[in-house]
Amino acid sequence: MNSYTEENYLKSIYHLSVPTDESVSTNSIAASVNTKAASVTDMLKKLADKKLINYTKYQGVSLTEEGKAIAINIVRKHRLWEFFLVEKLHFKWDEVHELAEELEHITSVELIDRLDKFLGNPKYDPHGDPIPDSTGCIKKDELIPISTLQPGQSAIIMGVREHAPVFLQYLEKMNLTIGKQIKPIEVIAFDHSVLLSVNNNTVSISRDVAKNILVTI
Amino acid sequence: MNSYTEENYLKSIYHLSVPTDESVSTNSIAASVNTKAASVTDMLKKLADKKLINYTKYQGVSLTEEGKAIAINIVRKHRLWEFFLVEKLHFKWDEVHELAEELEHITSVELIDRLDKFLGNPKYDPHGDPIPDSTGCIKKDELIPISTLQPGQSAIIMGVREHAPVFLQYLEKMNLTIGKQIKPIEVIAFDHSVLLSVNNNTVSISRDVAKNILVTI
DNA sequence: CATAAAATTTAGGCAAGTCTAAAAATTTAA
DNA sequence: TTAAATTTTTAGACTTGCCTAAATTTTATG
Ligand SMILES: [Mn+2]
Ligand SMILES: [Mn+2]
Ligand SMILES: [Mn+2]
Ligand SMILES: [Mn+2]
Repeated sequence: MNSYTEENYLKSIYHLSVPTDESVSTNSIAASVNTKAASVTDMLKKLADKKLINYTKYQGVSLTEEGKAIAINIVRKHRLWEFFLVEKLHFKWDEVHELAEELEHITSVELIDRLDKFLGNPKYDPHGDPIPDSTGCIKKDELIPISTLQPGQSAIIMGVREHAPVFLQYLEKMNLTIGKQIKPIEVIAFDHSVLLSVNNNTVSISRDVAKNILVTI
Repeated sequence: MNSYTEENYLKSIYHLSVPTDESVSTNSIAASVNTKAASVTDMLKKLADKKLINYTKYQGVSLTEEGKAIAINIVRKHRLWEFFLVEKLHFKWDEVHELAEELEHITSVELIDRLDKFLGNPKYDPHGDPIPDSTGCIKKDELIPISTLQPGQSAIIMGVREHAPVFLQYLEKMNLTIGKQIKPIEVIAFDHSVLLSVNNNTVSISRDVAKNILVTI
């Protein structure tokens, strides 16, 4: 069995490696798990001994197949619990992440499979992230950030790249939630902020916000 | 905040002190949390420093008001999760205890209050144990073991004293589950085993079993 | 009451995970 | 292509929780 701490390291390495598919640096892991680089090095040795990561000193790390499977399973648990918290307990989408960080470490496989079934085998969590199935398969859709849309090109919000509560609360307030149809009207040359229409209203969002909202055309 | 381990010690001290309301010995705690007496002594010092227990060397311990409140809250979480697992995820009553041992340490108060509401504010867990409310109040009914019934005195099964899976599975097989009406027919003088009728059948249970099934008349 | 037995505590250590400071390797840039 | 900056690793230490063995206290018994 792996400790709570080991699981968090594996999950962080997974999340850090997904976007680029390159090896992950000690410092980036340290930032992600909120420790110091020296502590990360200690843990990397341990995970390498357990054959959960590929590690050569100074060269960064990647997950082995086994390590990746463990990481994906934790992501599965995290997202299913988030779905549960929002759908059944009526938490808001900005309130569930921290709770899921705890719940994702509950060990029983039987529990999570039953939870999955109880929830109706949901495919996406409250932030639009895909929920891996029990075999570790993850559906990946081609989502693009609003910042890459052309003016006039309407699209539907499918997810977010940033999960910070303040960001999610802001989206809620602007009515920019999952499932909403939006259409960029104009990109302001000065600061690249985006004017877009949602629900027949025109709203303006910064480039930074536009980059963190994912849509499908 | 208290660690997972500290919570388990407090819970054990609570469960050990309830029946007799006397101070609890180091050895009994060691047996209950599955460690050695020396480790218990270490922890008792720590809990005493935190003013969660009253501790004088060699004299056993009792919970302070604060310690008791923490313990009861863990019991509340344990029993609510057990209820959830049985009612919503359809686990059997002999399968939920170990899982609840993990879930009871999830920290959020908001989570547990919402879970309570989602479940319809249940009053008893799947083993008939009362679920403390959010203020720490515990309903206590006068339940008596089958072994104290007179022959002919019919009663309803309301709980069990023993939670071991093998015991619960046995009761399930014998149809001696919560809510069932039973009537002792005869106590066998030789070994104090009890003949009783359930569902128009006559079954025989040992004295030991009879002592661990709680009923109300 | 004195001694034997049992329970409890102390002493000294170990493993996991973290930290700071210092050393080593790698990367960047002059 | 060498020096400086950055990143990573090592060294040494701390905390939590656990252990065994030995010492101490309490309790039981003749
Ligand atoms: Mn999350
Ligand atoms: Mn999510
Ligand atoms: Mn239980
Ligand atoms: Mn129970």
